[in-house]
Amino acid sequence: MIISSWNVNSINVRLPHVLDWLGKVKPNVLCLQEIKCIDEKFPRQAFEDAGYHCEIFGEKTYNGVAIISDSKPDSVQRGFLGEKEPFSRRFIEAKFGNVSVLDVYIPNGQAVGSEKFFYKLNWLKALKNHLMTEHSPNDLLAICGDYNIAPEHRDVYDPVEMKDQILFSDEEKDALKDIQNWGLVDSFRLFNDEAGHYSWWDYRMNSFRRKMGLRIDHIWVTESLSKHCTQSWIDIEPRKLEKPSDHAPIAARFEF
DNA sequence: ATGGTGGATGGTCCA
Repeated sequence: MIISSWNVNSINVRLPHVLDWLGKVKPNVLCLQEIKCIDEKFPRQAFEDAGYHCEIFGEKTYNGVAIISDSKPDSVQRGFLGEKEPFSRRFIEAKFGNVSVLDVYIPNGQAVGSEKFFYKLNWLKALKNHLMTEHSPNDLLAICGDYNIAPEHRDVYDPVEMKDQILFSDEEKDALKDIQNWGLVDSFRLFNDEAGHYSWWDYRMNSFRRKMGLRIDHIWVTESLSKHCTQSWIDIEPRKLEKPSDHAPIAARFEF
């Protein structure tokens, strides 16, 4: 089973890249973030023609998540329980057999100390609360998505320049560590200890060509699911195409 | 030097 994730920065602009990638990698599940459209404008038919099922939680202009899968999930939850409108659509979860797949688009946070920064920290608390109330660390569970946090020094191109900056501040990393301590492991780090592997590069300043990136997209899994994980990787090829997303897709393979 | 690029939108907001 391959579970994957991609912040596409508009599903309608990125549709050709996503369909091409699905055909090449053939993941069983693809979690999308930043689809940037309401459910009615999601290109559902194109995915169904490719043999995939769509569970969409979109909104106009901003955010929006969706779970694409080769089999219909047994259950789906949109947003956190008890969350009241208006809220940004950044969370959708689907269960496939006994495997729970959580698709997250963690807020960017704009700048350390800003209003959006505290919104981000609060959102992380809500995610932790969701795990504590709706799941057990013994579940077969994966959290896939754009975390908008680089967990360690080796995940950023320049730890000195990034120190105390958004996406790498101690407060963000501590909040994420708190979630990790619930019982999660970073699937990518099960197989690769090297620095210099990134999943996002700013569109500006030729960041991709200059290898100035961050590893902020992740598939974190519970201990029990990690025992089935045989591969976890970042596919930077789509980032090289014309009109790319600023994020690369990531994927992990599980054998049961 | 607070720049720059891209997406949705239709003037700016967001990343």
